[in-house]
Amino acid sequence: MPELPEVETMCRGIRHIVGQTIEQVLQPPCAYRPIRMQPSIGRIAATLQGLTIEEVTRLGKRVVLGMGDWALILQPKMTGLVTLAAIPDQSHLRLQVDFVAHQSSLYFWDRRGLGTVEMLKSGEIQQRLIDGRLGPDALAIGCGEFCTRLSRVRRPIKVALLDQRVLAGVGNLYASEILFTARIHPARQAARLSRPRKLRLYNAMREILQTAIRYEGSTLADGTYRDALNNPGKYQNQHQVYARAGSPCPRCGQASIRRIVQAQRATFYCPRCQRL
DNA sequence: CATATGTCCTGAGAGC
DNA sequence: TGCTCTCAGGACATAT
Repeated sequence: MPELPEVETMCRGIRHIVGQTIEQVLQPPCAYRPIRMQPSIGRIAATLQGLTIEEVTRLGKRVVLGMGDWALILQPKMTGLVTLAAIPDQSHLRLQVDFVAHQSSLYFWDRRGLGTVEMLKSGEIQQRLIDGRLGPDALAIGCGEFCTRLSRVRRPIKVALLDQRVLAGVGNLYASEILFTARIHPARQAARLSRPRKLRLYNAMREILQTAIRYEGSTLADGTYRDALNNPGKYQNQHQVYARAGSPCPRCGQASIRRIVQAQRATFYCPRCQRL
């Protein structure tokens, strides 16, 4: 579930490690199938030992640890956490990075194990992750570029927002919230949105994502998401439609929130406020 | 090229 | 109580 606001919160929470030097990288014993790691843990450990963290950045929904020539890219996907303390349970710990002089350790924990770890030469990030794969970041893209990109997608707007090649960072939860705020029906074709609707959508996207970052992300009922210090997010209390099917619409109070499925994912919206 | 579908994975919750 | 089934969805591979 970690989307842009949760990953941004993780990045901010672990930024203390900038300047710290890696003593060792290890794959702790894990009861489950190992997560995808590229290259092998052995090569990663041998390469990164002794390097110093120079920056922690976010690339869409990925955490990037920059160490000069090399970068370690952590992709939490559904249940992954990047944290400095208080692992929820040892059995799902997937990667551990220890820093010299016991300053601290960084943990990549992932219950479902869909997350991935990738080590790349810094110069390869552009080619391997951005060219043809990741669109501009949802908080960096300008309004004109946003409109242009949407106008090339004939799929429903909800599906377009989820496509990381169109723009990076928006996931299933925030897509529904953004469309609700913008008062746009999720099934409307992206390319056919009117100019005023595109502007409303762009502004709603920025507002929702920035507010969610301020609230440090969303921790859903399963309690999985935690920040780097094991605190839950607070934005779940602000959700207007996500996972609220059957509840009265918080805006109009007349209709009930409806749940539909688009591209195998749940979408929530108000049929009265968001007309097709 | 754009779009659609299958796959990975574990745990929570529903239903019997 | 304890079993089986379904669902949650991010990103990529593969197919149309």
